[in-house]
Amino acid sequence: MQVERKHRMTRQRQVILEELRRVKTHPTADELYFIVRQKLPRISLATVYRNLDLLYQEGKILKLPAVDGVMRFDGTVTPHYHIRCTKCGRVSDVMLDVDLNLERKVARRTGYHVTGYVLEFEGVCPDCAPRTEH
Amino acid sequence: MQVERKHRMTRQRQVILEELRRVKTHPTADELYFIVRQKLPRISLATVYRNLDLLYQEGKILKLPAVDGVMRFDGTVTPHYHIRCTKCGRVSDVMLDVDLNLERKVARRTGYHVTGYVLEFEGVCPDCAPRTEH
DNA sequence: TATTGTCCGAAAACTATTATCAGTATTAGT
DNA sequence: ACTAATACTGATAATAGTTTTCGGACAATA
Repeated sequence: MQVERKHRMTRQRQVILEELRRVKTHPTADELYFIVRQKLPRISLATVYRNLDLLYQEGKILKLPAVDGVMRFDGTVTPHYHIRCTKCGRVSDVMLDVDLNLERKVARRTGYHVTGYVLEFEGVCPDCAPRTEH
Repeated sequence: MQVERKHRMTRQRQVILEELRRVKTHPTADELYFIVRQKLPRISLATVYRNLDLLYQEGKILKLPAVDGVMRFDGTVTPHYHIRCTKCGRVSDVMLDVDLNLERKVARRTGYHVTGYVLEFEGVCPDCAPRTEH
């Protein structure tokens, strides 16, 4: 059985959560590190990683699947999808309630016990889209 | 403008492609490295990485999104989905023709030029599933 | 079969993330 | 408030996966 751990509300954890909730981007640990350092200049990158993982365990933030190899974090926990720009890597929210309802079909086909799925859109964001004329 | 590169068909590239197509798993670069070394004992891991990337550029193989942090490769390029075991990490094919047809809707919502999506299922594979009784 | 330049193997470099550790600071209990 | 227990921090080292570098090798072309 899992031992109950008691978490403390440190200044670092507090600021990390606040800043992640404030920004509308979906920053990497490193990006958030630079944001948080404006308020806590002495914070360590390891502390950012540690707290992001802990906040994730607590269900207070989301971890986006590292589709391109780097992990991103999201302070909004209400269900929504994401779209990633293949040019600059930025991630935007997609408010769209789609219930795929494919779990049962996939389970039948594969023999797996299906627990969920990762759905992320890809495209080119408005900033990266080339102008119509040169 | 991109300069056209001409690729050579080296023994290494040939074996890498053959072996990737032969196995039904979706190996990581490292796993494929060990497989290929049975035929080419002197091959380098860097060569495996280089060729996998090159074959991907040519559209001869697929790169699976590194959802759990490691890249996996697929020698089957006909469209299909994947399901990943959250316990052991193995990836299986899901033969399922679903046309989500969400691109237009997502484009309207986000302003992105939508080029595609990543859909990958998660679950527990039969081998990792706990027995019904102990 | 000579020339060209892509490709190879070995090793170093790089990037993202996690682990280690001694000292710090939050929390619970007086 | 004061104190004790211990979760947490910053700094740094370690790890894992992948990419780059570089001199020599070899496939393609004429």
